[in-house]
Amino acid sequence: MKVSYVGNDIVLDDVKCLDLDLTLDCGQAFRWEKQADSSWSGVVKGVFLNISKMGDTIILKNTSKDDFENIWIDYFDFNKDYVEICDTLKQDTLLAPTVDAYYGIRILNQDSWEALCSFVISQQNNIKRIKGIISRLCRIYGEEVRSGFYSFPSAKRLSNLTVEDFENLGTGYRAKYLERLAKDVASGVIDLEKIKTLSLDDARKELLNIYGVGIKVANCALLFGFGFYDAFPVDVWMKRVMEYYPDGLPQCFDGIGGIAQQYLFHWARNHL
DNA sequence: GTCCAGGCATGCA
DNA sequence: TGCATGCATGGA
Repeated sequence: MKVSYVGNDIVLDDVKCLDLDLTLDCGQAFRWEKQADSSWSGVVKGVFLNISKMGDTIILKNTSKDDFENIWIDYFDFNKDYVEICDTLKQDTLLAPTVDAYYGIRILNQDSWEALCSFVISQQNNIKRIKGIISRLCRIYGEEVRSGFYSFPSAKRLSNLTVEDFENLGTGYRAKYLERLAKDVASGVIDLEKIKTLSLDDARKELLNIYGVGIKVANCALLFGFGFYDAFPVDVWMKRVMEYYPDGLPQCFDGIGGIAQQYLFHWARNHL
């Protein structure tokens, strides 16, 4: 990958295995918005970005070298060799055609607080409605960092909300989970940074102690917000996929099961 | 009207 | 330990 700084834009040449449409709209992140020109706009860690792709060239608009190095390289995982990862996953003959069909899905390294909060909201819910709830949450309690684009509100900000405030966002029975989660993260009772330093099993145990977090939400948070590529979330769609793996997951998934999972999840939602 | 969605807490055996 | 049940909401 070659990086060029052109005015306030950053141009990345020779980026392999990154499909923005698939990656930004496959149910792992809920806040990216596709623009009329087919580019994508969003806010991560309070910073706005517009990103587009032409061939193997990625263009990040109106950003800076600092933000690129501090946020976007990690978020889009530009330094990870997804070509090699996909080649490894394709050793599984069942997954191989799915990797080809949806080539370019990456796991985004999201902010851990946003990911945890988002996947508590996601439980027993559909993606369209999850997006609506999170959009309202950010519009009302986030900060407008650009016209029409808002930051994800901090735990500290949300720790002032009541259960009723969360219910008014349409979160339903999850409101009580969110109310306690915000207070516990804000107070430090839950330490998300510390969880990142633990082993996968220990990190999962910590998350499972949280009110409203079960095995599915924990694994989603670990995969999408805590950098655990081997976390393997199983929801109603993945339960259907697992019938194709009666003998367990193949060895080539080791260490990157979460990435395989995202291809399978996408396939299931489109075919089952 | 019924069913379902990136499930979980709770009570009970 | 495993299983049944209730839970909010809105789209299909």
